[in-house]
Amino acid sequence: MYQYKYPHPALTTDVVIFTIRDKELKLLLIMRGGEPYKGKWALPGGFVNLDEDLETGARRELEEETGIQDVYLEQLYTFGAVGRDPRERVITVAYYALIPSDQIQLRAATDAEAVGWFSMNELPELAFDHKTIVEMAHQRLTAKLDYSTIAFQFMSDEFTLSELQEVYEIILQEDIDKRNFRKWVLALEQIEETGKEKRDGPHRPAKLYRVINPDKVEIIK
Amino acid sequence: MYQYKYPHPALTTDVVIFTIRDKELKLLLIMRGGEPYKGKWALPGGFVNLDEDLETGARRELEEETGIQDVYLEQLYTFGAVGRDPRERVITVAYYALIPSDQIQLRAATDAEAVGWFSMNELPELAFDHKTIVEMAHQRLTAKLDYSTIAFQFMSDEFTLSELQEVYEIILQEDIDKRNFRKWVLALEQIEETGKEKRDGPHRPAKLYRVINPDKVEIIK
DNA sequence: GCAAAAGTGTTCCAGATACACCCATGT
DNA sequence: ACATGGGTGTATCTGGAACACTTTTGC
Repeated sequence: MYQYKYPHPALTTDVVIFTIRDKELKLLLIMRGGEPYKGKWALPGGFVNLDEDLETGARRELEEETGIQDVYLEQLYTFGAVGRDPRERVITVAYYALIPSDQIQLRAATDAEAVGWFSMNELPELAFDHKTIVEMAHQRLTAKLDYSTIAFQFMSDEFTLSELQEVYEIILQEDIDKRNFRKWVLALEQIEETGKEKRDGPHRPAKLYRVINPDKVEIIK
Repeated sequence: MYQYKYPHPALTTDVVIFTIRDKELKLLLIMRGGEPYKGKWALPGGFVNLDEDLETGARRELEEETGIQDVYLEQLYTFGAVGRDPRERVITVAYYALIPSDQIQLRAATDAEAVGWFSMNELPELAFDHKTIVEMAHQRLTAKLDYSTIAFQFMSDEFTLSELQEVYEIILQEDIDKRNFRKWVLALEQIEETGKEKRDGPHRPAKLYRVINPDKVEIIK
């Protein structure tokens, strides 16, 4: 038992994990194995240890529940409405993460908990206030496309310009002109040719590019 | 005494309060009356009651400690590094607030605690990690000038275009062309003439304007 | 009449948009 | 040879930046 002179809330992190797959923006959810909301889908996350930082806790939970590591993680917002958890007062610091479409190496479902990717267009009912969290993360992601290089976080080590353009088209839900997109993205000077090519069909091979500074999301104007 | 099966952190809110005064961006600080950091300047804020929402708690603490009410308040970031408070693990949800330069009606210093406005250029040493919080709030404010109408929150009910321009110049620390500024701000269609004029010296009177929707910060492109 | 801040238009430049054809390959 | 996606340039539009003089008032 832990005792305090004043009441303390519980503290959790939740992580909204996006990827691009099957030409759709997808979200990773976990089916809850226990009460409350047993059998409902929820964001991965859990209680923060008191000897670890918030982001450390978020990364640990993410790794434990999904096997995902080394991702771009950004704090989204802190949700702490009274009553958002029926058991006790729980404050959750929400993060969001983007992972490359091919880096999907999900941990085998550990303790009979199901894990699944869901299209943003057909989300199931979610536990707690996770719908609100997901909506805010989605909005943030969309907004950041316009003024940062955040979308590069969806790319593998090497990618073609068409693949990159497709990511933008999927998130923004609109077609982009190929020549204008290439002019724009190359002018950012954030990606460079690898010198290699990708051949995957009866057509001209595509040049492969890499992100020059993959660990940093640049703010662009 | 409050008992929990698992360890819980303490939860506070801190508020970064900006205003414009004497042609400078100013910050409201409170001198700490108790340990730790006794005698150091710190952000207003305090512990969140478990039956109140986070923003409600922030507003309550702000009102109690400074008398300031009805301000634009926005969640900034949540700080929770291990060891940021020497007593126990404390998570703080930081907010920032902007108040009109004339609405400064500070509560008389209640319990021997001093309250003061400080220029952003000459901040004293701050308690805890409050310097980091202030820096992030300042950065956020500056960034938001570019793509939102957040600066209107600094204005009184009625103001002149020169006064509004001065606010931008103070925050951005650069001169702005008068004609371009007026063209830009009027094109936003977020302010309107009141029909009244302000006369305050040996020169042509200035038209007074008001914000059309003062409670909403618009995102602009 | 003079000092002081308010108010007002046009030109220029850069970055975004619209738009269509040739290239390299696998089968 | 043909089907498929990769790759490229120019003209136009639009919003931002630069820039100087007249107006109205108080003293």
